[in-house]
Amino acid sequence: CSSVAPKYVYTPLNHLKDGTIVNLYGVVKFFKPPYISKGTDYCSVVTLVDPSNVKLTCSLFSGNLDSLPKIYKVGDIVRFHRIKIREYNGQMQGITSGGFASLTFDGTVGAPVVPRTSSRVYTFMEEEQKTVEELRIWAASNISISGPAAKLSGVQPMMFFDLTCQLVGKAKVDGSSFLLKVWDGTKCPYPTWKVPVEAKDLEGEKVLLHQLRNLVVDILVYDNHVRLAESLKIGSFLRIYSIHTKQASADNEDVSHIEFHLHGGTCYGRGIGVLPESNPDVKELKAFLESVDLTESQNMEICMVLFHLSVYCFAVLTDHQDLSNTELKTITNSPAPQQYRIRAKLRSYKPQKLHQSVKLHCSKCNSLQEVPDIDDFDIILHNSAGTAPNPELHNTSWYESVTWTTQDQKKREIAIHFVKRDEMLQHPEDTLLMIEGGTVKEIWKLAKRFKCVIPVRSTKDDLELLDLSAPFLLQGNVKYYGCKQCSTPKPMKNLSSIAAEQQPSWEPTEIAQVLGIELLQYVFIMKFTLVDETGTLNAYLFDYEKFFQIPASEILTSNFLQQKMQMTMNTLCPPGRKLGDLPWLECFIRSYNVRDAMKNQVCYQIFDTTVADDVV
DNA sequence: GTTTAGGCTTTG
Repeated sequence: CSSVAPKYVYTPLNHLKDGTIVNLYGVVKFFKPPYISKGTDYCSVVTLVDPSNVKLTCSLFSGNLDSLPKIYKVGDIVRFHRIKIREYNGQMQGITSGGFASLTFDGTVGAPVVPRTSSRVYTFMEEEQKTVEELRIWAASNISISGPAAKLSGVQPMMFFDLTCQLVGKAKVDGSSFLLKVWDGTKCPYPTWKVPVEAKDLEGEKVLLHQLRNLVVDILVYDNHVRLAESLKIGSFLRIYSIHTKQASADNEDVSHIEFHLHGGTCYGRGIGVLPESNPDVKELKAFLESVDLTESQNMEICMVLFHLSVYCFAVLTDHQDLSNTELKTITNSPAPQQYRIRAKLRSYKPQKLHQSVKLHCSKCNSLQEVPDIDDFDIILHNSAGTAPNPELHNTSWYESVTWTTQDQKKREIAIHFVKRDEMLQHPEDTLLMIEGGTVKEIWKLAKRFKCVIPVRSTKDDLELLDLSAPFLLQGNVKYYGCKQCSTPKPMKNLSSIAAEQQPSWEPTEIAQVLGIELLQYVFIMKFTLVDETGTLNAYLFDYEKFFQIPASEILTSNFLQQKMQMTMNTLCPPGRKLGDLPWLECFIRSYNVRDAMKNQVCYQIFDTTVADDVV
């Protein structure tokens, strides 16, 4: 007896006869992924169609899940051996018989023809390959394979869809329902419900579940799906068929959320399929999941890097064209207040050290103060480091906290609170963070990498700002201060209202406002001594940014801007020149009265004047 | 040896 492979004969679906056992090919038009039947076996119902355009629905049973056809989507192609044909309700029906075996192929034209099977031995040769390829081409124009697939990012409040995803957690809920926690790397655009379960009932990597909590959705599966769901392995890739999204709201919620249900029963192919890692959709999903930017870990990483570093190394143009020039003598002889246009020379100015011209101004109480020394900030930070971060204030609805202890001898406790938007952490360049226990150097570095940094300390029930001699906010190179007189610091949680905005811009003025801080403005204050043929006049420059085209807030931390300002002054008032050789300036001044107890004095201020770009 | 389901319109 020779061991030649038997020659199989395949019956077209329009030639099936009651009571026969046949071999056949078909394209999957509909299927129910294997589920636990009410009997002793798994069951899978598969409807096939072939170029004869006859449909055949098969009920396939097996005690062994693996020996049922591995169908993943409509359009897959199957080859059944030894399937029994019976007539039922006037139609042919296929049913497993002894020795049933199946091969399944991806139905995509051009995809490799690789059979999915549990049989160790099967015949598959050139002729079979040709049959599969022909069926693929036929199916391509005769079967609609556009299933109701969706990504979590594409779900709507009321739909049924198939989800390809990874299982990251599961939990018992009650006898008739079971919870699956899954993700596909995209974010559901609606708030999603969280099914309350006992911590001890939740299976899955806790750290991962926490990390992914904004991307994971809870799917509640019912009745006949429960037993299969229980048997699923964490980490496995699933396709869950015909998930129902439902909009609902709980009593304690202001906004409605989306619920994901896999209802009981199997109509519409409702069920759960486990996909192997070799599945092309799984390969694609895996690659995507690996690329998902977990901003949280990114933020954390940047902080770690920064902290490790610090541990281990230790002619003047004008508006107002209607005004004509006025001689200085006329101005000094006239009562205030008035506005003038003048043509004069800048004989001298104060302060000579330009950085000394920068002050902080409160527009509410009109006070001026020196910019605090950086050492003051260091002292304040040092003093507040005595207050340990309060763990009860960590991880609230609007920020995410990380803490650690520095590795140096000081063993400082550091807590960083990243403000979230819409439950999600943002990219570092958009993130506002609050820090406890940092040094000036560390805070400075953080301010360069993150949108804003606010140094805080813990109290019993909230985070609070430090002493207002310290900057209450750092953004890039700029330190923002509040007026001690006019500020009434409010709880840090007021920031959450900004965090809830569509796209928080984190403007210092807005932050200051919600925190009850009267923001101090950086200004240049200078005294210009102006002369013309008729006399001399001292005029003050009070300028935020217009005169030099340099923001006063940035000059202290920029050598480049300091040089630019020095060059401007050297052009307006070249050192070592005789008066006659100085350039003429045109600018606007206004006179005003300053009264004190003794006398009334008239002062002059430069206004609405900008040094032209071509002057420098 | 038998039963399971028999897709057909889902919803807790």
